[in-house]
Amino acid sequence: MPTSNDLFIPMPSLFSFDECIWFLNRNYDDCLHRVSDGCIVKTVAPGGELMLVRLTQEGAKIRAEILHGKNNASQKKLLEAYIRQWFDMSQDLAPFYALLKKDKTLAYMVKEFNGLRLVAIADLFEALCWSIIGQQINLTFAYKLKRRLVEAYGQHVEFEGERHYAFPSCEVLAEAQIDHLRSMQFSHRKAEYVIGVAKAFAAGEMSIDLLRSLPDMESRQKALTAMKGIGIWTANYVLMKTLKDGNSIPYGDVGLLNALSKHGIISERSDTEKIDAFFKKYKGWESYVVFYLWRSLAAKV
DNA sequence: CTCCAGGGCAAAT
DNA sequence: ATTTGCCATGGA
Repeated sequence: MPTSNDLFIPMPSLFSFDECIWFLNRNYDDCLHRVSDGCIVKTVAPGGELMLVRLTQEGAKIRAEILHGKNNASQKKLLEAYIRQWFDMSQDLAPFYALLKKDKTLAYMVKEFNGLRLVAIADLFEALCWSIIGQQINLTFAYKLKRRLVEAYGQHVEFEGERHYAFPSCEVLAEAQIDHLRSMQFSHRKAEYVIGVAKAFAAGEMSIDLLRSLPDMESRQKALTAMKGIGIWTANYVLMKTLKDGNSIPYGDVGLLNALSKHGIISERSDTEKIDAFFKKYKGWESYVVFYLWRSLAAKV
């Protein structure tokens, strides 16, 4: 009997595949996945094995087709775990929605963004590089920089005449030259930071397991910010996007402040008291409120 | 032309 | 301890 290339993952309650797709699509040109009517194609590397998968929704399940790569049972198991983490499928959103409903200003989000999950960047190294690239520049330009980096250093899978890229490994980027990144319009600093972080990963000085082994959020933040180019914003961003720490807040984030002021929660960007008071209402769900606030900044397509 | 983008660092107060 | 100048570029 031939092995099937399909994997079906049942969707949890309060889950919307369309909302997750919407987030991945937004208005930006992301080189690490393609979205076209209800379908996502992306390279992934669960367990270090490069694959190309296509995700669609079929009834109450997500169908993952393996377009390239191993399709044996153990690899499928890794792929399923990857997808469940990617879309935060193991989380029960009911408690979060209960908190939102108590908040007059944000209660509309339960209906408006129903089933939106905190979409992850599964790989810590990629998440760190991406946040360094995105620091202080507009996202359109940030995605351009990422594309140049990925197409220069990343592996790709060819499928139906198109190249699907994976984010470069730390070993490859550790050998990259600053001048080369400069020619891609990275600033000198950003080039240094990305290569420096790559070297730390390649040398085994930083890894997701290392972070997970640390007892609390503070020590994780400390370990991350010890690297050049990683400040508190970036540390919190990756703790939220990769480690799925429920209570990490990217303080000072421009988008967050804009969303808070747009909802009339703060009037001054420096009003830390009001910000603290706001997040107090969302203990344990701080990351999710931030994610939903970011979501609220973009018009629904 | 000016200002600001999903900040962080190092030098100067 | 807190503030300031700088980075690189594109879009509003």
